[in-house]
Formats: sequence, C-alpha cells, structure tokens
Amino acid sequence: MKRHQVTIIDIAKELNLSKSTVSRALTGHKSVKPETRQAVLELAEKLDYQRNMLAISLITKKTNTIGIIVPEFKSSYFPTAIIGAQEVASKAGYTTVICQSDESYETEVANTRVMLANQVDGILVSITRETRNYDHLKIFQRKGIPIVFFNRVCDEMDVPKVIVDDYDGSFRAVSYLIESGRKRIAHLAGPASLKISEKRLNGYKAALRKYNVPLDEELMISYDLNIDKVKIYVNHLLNLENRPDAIFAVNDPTAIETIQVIRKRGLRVPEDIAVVGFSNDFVSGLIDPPLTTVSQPVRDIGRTAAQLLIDQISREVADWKSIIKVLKTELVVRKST
Amino acid sequence: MKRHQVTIIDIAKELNLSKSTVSRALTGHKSVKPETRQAVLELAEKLDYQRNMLAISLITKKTNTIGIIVPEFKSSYFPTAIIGAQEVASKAGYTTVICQSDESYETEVANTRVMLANQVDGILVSITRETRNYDHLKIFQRKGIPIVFFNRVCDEMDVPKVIVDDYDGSFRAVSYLIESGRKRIAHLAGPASLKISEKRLNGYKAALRKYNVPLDEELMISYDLNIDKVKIYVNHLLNLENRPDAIFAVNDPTAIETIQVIRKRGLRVPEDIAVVGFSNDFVSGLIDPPLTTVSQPVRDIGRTAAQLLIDQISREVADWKSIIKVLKTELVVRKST
DNA sequence: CCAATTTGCGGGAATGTTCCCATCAATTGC
DNA sequence: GCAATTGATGGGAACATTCCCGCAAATTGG
Repeated sequence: MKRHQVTIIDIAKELNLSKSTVSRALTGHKSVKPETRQAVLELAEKLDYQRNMLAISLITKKTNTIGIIVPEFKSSYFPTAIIGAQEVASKAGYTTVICQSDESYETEVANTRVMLANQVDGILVSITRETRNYDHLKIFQRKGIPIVFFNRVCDEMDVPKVIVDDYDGSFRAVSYLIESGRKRIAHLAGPASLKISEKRLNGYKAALRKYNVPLDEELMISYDLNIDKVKIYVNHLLNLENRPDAIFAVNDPTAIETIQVIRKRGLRVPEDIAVVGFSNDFVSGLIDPPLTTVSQPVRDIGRTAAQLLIDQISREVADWKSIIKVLKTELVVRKST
Repeated sequence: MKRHQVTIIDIAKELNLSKSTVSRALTGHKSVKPETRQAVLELAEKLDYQRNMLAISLITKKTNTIGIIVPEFKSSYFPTAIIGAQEVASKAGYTTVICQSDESYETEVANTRVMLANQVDGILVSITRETRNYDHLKIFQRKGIPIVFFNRVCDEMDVPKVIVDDYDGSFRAVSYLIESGRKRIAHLAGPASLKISEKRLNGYKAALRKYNVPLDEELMISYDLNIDKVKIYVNHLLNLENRPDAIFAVNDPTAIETIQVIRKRGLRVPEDIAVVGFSNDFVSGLIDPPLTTVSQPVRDIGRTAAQLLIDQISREVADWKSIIKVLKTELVVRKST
C-alpha cells in the first residue's frame, strides 16, 4: 500500500531531463524550451503530479499559510470574520489554518505552538477572555512573524489591530435608550480584561453623563461571558427594588439570553424592559422580538485584518507599524426597544 | 531581519552533541542519558526552539493534518460540524485545514489541490450542490489518502460516510403534519443531485402515501438552495387556487425564509400555514414563531466523521470499508405548526 | 573472566524541492 | 573569424529533521 509519491525526479527520468529543468518548467521559468515545458506539463498532468509544498516551504521558508486563532465558534461573529479573512487570503494564494481556543488560555498557548511548528507566515488573533499574559504571542514578534489582532486585541503589543468604534457604538445605543424615555439603564458588561468590554462600558457611562443620568454601580454588572450566568445576573437586576427599565448587553448572545430570562419572569420586552445588544448577529433580526443592536461590519473586519497581515508578510521590512483600523458601527433599531 | 531559525543543530553544537542525539532527546527516545535529555530540553526551552513540522512531515510522510471541505459557512450547520470534528482531531493531535467551496464546483476542485499540495493525511468532505463529477476526489483514493464524506455524500465512491436518517426524519415530520390535521402539504425540496434532497423527498412521499394523501406534483418544488429564490417559490405556492396549508422545507434556512415570505403576504404561521424545517439550526428556536424542525446531532456528525477518518489514517491497511454511519434525528415540535 | 548484550552516541543517507553555478552549444557583434 | 553574449540544461548544495547503521564503553551472565 506504500505508494511512491510522484516527484519531479520521476518526470525528469521519464523525459531524460534533469530535475532542475523539470522544476523550471513547472514553475514557469523563462529559460526553458517551449517544447520541453509542454512535455513536462503534459506528463505531470498525466501522472497526477502535485507539488509537495512541504519541500518547497522548507527551502523557501514560506508556507503561504496564515493561522487564525479565535476564542469560539458559537455565535456567528467569528465564523463570519473568518469567511472575510479567508476570502482575502485565498485570493492572495494563502491557505488558512484555524484554531479555536475555546476561551481557554492554555488552549490558546497550545494553538500558538501549533502555528509556530507549522511555520505559518503570519497569524490573526482574537484573544480569549482569560488571556492576561502575552508571552506566547510575543514569540512571534521576536521571530519576525507578523501578527494582526482583531476584535479582542492586546494593548501591550505594538502590532496592527482591527477593531470597531466600540465606544461610539455603545454611546449611541445608550443615548437612544435615554432619548426614547428609559430612565434606569443597566449594563451587562464583559470582563474588564477585554478592551472591548472597557470601551463599551465607557461609552455607556459617557452617554449617561451627557444626559445627566446618575451612574448607578448597582446597574453595572461585569461578567465572564459564560452565557449560563446571564440568568443569575438578569434575575438579580429584576429583583432590585428599583428595577431597570432597559438592559444594554455587551453582545448579542447575552442580549438574547437576557430576553429569554426576562420573559420567563413574566415581563414583557420592550414594554417593561428594553433590551439592546451589540454586534448584530445573524440571529438577532429573526428572534422574537427582533433585537435592537449595534451592527458591526464583521466580514469586513476579517477582510481588513487579513489584508493587513498579508501586507505585512509581503513587505520584507518588518516595520511593525502599529496601524489601528477602526471600522464603523451602526445602531439598528428593532422591536426590542 | 533575516533571522536564523533555531534548529537541533544549534542545540547540538552548543552542547557538543550530535544532531541525532538531540533529535532523540526531543522525541523522547529511551536510549539517551537522562542528564543529556535534561540539558537538551532546557536549552531548547531557553532558545525558544520549535520543531519544524515541515521537515518532520517531509521525512515521515505524515503531516498530522486533516483537510475539511465544506460548501458554506452561512448556516450554523457546518461551523457546528467543524467544531465537532476539530474537537476529535485536536485531541488526536491533528491540525485541521478548512476550506469552503462556496457551493462552487471549481472552488471545490481548487480546494482539493490545496489539500494534496499540503499533503494532508486525510480529508472530510461535504460536496457542493453543483458537484456532479468526482474525479478530483477519486485522486485521493488512488493516492491512498483516506476520505470521509458527511452530510452531502457522494454515492459513487466506496468510502465511509456519516449521514442522518433523512428519510425517517422527513417521514416523521410529514406524518406529524398530517396527524395534526393538515391536508395539503407542500415540500420545498433541495436539488435532485444531493442525496439528502432525494431522501427527504422520499420520506415526504412515503408519509403522504401512508395516510392516503394523494401526491400532488404541484406541491413538490425542487430548488438549488439559493435562498433568494425561496421568495419566488413560496409566492407561487401561495398563489395556487388550492393553496397548501403546510410547507415542509428541506432545511431550516429555507423554512425561516418561507415564514418571512408568508408573513409578508399577510398570512399567519401556523394558523394559515404550518412550516417545518430540517436540521434545528441554532436560530430556529429563537425566531418568531419558533420553528418546528427535525433536529440533527450536528456536532456528533462532525465528531463521528473525524473519528472515522482518523481510524482510517491510523490503520496501515487501507481497507476502505465503506462504513456508513447513520445518526438519529428527532422531531422538535415548536410553535410554527 | 571473557563473550554477549546493553547503553549512549555519532555519521550519513534520505525526504522533494529550489537555486546558484557550471557547462556547452548556438548566435551575435564588430 | 573570434570573443562575447544568450539559450537550454545539468549538477549539487541546502532546507531541518528522522532513522538506520555502526561503534565504543559499560554492564551482564555463566
């Protein structure tokens, strides 16, 4: 069963040529006679020859592979971003290796090892909610392998990042809630370790301040994005003597779960409590009631990040310019408010 | 900027050893003195040494990589299946390379070339709706590279497949519709080229026959799964003089779109027309009204397929046993019926 | 106590390809 | 007509690693 893989040497022998000439013919080098090239190409086709990228990469030190590390695959966010990234990558001749860290720091570290061992030309990373130490990512910098962060970025590293205007989006969403008459707006925030949590929280606070709504610590809950815990926090909010009339959630899955919990308590959305999410997941327009949310150009984020990475890979000089691309969000008002 | 990658030779020189010994120490070979191994391991750690999988794979002829080719990423189906597959794969020490064919035959062919060039140890495939010719997949058989199909399988090839009991699921769904009093049940089927379409259609027909409901060709529409066309077909059904009182869709996205179209016409679901889907996508329980659908163990499908593939890779003898794993579906009754 | 085995390590081929240098003929320039 | 250039090809090193073979020293067995 051990079948010999067809190599350029097989082709060379068959045609009485040297492997050099065959190699040149296959890579489209000019200094090879048209008839010779033709013969090589035909035989290659006939023998089902496929170039061995391992050998090529070993010698050229380029794998034409980019790694993508994302924390999860549950919401539509990361799959969508990946589609965007793959679109750009495959157009530029790059294969993608995708790893999900499952929101676990240890897994993320293991993933980076896989990427290094596989000699990826660059990586796209969105860190886990647990990640506090960035040594495993700094290795790439030391080795001169480009990194681009997207969505969940690492502030400690001076590399390109692709994010959205979380602060603005959050600010507009909360402003809208206030303008439509809501008085007590709670915020179910993400973990403080994530920059996006912080920015969205700041946007929330800024909007309240602008309209002179007093900040109430009781209404700001930060949680670890473990969706099962939403129930506890929302119930806690609903049990307050002065319960909120609106909840702004850090993302759509949280908002959706929030709606379920509110309804289970016999309250109505939006009549009793308005709910706003963030990201405009695919589901959000389809649920009952359709969710008001801050829409992000997710696919574009993936595209932009991949493009930034490939640009870095292409230019020999690793200038590590810390470009930060901020894409625009848009408030999508639906029936949940 | 051209930095030398740390190799076992660097370690060998530093410790006055041969590369053979370093290699043995790193791979955990027994015949190496504990102190020597310790020294090697420590230096490797200190130098940020990462084994070069390219060189290893080149010589061992094993990449510990499996390829996954799926038609799309839009519904939650394939991302979920991939999560399952990755779960099993990474546990077994395999990296996954994912390609989406975007429902295009040409892209699928290109994807298989990428897989071959990258020397994957095996592939998991779900074909596009366009795929009629399987030569690009048969190459893998010829080269002795294991293939496992899942969901969208190819009948012409004698390799393991993972599917669900489409016929049964469909049969039960339609039976349920009839038992709950529906008289004219339409079926929005998938393209005839896909086995799943055929089986679901057959289940539909069998259920009608069982209850002596006459088959009406007018109510069976086969389409290419291009979601934009659902509007046309559903409107066509609603315009029939004797319009259906239930629509059984080949999958959930189709069912969801069907509901939207029905409502846009001012009709109610389920009062005027019941709608049933297939797959129980993540969204389906959250939409309004929650969708009655045939639930598939999608993640298990991915897991099973990956396990089958890895089993094939591990056993030297390529016995190509054409195992067909049929997983069970379950009818989930919600408010859309 | 000497042969036999084990332990620990080094040398070198092999993996499939690219790329540089060399070769040799044919063509060009003056 | 002869040096210089061009065209087409061959030879071999290099890439980072594994794996087989060999060799010496140390340990074992009777």
